[in-house]
Amino acid sequence: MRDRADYMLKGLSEEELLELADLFKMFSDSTRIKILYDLFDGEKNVTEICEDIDMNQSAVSHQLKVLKTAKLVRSRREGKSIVYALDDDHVKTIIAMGKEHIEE
Amino acid sequence: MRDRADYMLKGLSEEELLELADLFKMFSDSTRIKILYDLFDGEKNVTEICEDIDMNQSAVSHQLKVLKTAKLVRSRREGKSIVYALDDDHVKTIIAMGKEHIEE
DNA sequence: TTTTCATATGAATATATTATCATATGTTCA
DNA sequence: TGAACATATGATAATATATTCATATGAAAA
Repeated sequence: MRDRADYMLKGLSEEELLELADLFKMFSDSTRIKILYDLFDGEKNVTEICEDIDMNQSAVSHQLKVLKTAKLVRSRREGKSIVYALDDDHVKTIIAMGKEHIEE
Repeated sequence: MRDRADYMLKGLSEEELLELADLFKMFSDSTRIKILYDLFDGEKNVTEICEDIDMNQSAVSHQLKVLKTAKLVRSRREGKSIVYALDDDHVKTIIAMGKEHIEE
């Protein structure tokens, strides 16, 4: 076994690689990626998201919480509903990268 | 529920989103991302990879198979050993995107 | 202030994923 | 040919993850 320094040589520590894996995990579930992609249009409330991606409210709420914990979306109350939006400029870039990949 | 066309409006079909999720899944596991990152250096055989990332041979072989099925790595025999290499130009780009993200 | 609407949450279940162990396969070299 | 080496693979067990169901919470409107 080599040590931690090996990772550093190329610029990423082991810890950072784990962080990266966690980031990509956010995009690796079909419900979550649909939610993120749905929010490309701009802010939407939970009901709208559910309709757009055809998933039930509870499942969507659970995943929104996961995405929020990962700081990829933010939310605010607006009257009776809660509106969500992308909270990270990289989301679109990362999905775009993946898009380029699968389109070849 | 809306239909498939909604996804198309923004350029990705539901099917493509599922493909994307599968792609990101490859980067979402710590063992796999370590393997991919290890291969940034160039070709390596299985034993070297195991040493570099400190995982046992069987686990590494299993994940190499997953990565190969996803066409992210390729392999060839070289004497007694099998050498693996990145098989996709996008791997580095995608990881680089993620890197930018976590570095902020 | 009670009812209704919108969302969140906990628990349970179902499913997927990963690592490990034992062993098989295939190659080289004595 | 057989021993040693390198890798792959199948089965199992451990763990993680997602969905569903029931219900709680909180805001608005009657």
